[in-house]
Amino acid sequence: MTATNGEPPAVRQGAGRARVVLGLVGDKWSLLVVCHLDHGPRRFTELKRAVDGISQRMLTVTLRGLERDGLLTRTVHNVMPPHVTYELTPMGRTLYEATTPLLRWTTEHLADIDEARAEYDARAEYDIRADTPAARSAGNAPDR
Amino acid sequence: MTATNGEPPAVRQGAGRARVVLGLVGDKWSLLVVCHLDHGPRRFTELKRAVDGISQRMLTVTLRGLERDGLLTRTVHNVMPPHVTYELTPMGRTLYEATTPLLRWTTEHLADIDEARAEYDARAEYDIRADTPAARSAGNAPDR
DNA sequence: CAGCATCCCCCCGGATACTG
DNA sequence: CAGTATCCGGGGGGATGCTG
Repeated sequence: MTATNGEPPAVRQGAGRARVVLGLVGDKWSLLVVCHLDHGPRRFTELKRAVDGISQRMLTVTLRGLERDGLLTRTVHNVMPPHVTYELTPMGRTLYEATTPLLRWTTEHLADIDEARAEYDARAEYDIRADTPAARSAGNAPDR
Repeated sequence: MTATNGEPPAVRQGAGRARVVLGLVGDKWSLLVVCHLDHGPRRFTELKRAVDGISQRMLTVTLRGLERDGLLTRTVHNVMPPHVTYELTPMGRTLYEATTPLLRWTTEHLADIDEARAEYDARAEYDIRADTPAARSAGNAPDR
């Protein structure tokens, strides 16, 4: 049904997986929470402060989602004062490990990205001012 | 101002990187587009059909963002009919490579996640029906 | 302390129509 | 073919107030 006529199967596989990844940790907070849990179990308010910027509501929602996916466990301790700890499951830990190449990539290329953005923005600014239609349509194709 | 009092530096580093990652590919489409570009340059409508479900608008927006970040190049060919090709930059390709562990992880654990969700949902269903407050507060701590 | 319920705003993103 | 411009609805997510 999906008109993926000429695409090799590997492409669709990658795309499908990407969809799932985003469904898992593509939201605004899940990955952050997982990061903070990698260093051991944490309590609710610990996470609340650590993730910094997250609201109670979103922390709860995020934790529930991750728990539902089997990525972390929620443990209620019946003491006074009562507290709850969250801890990555083995699967959750493997997820974190799978993300580390991406995290490493980010730190390594952060400067490049900033530079690229600055260049792009500067170029866009120039194009607007000079209003050079030639610059957009003419042979700006790279020679390789 | 950010009350990250007790956290070891490594935690904040991970969290900071995670933020950037999400800013880059955390949106709904970027990663999908990058996946489809890994197999060589593609034209606009090729991507439009391949990514399947993406609207013209979002494809344009996504491509612009990726171009701005220096992850792909946009090349206008002045022929009839005119067409434009998009291709990953070297940096874009390294990004894709950095994501592959995550993509692999997904395929490997997809079944586990589905299972965990089904279990969680079943448990939730049961809790609602039986309305067992004890089940939520009592010692349901895992024994490991 | 941990978390649910409610209200509400914003903006992501889809649909449609128009251009070079 | 490859966009841009405009409208607009749904839901992500923040703020606040209340429970066990």
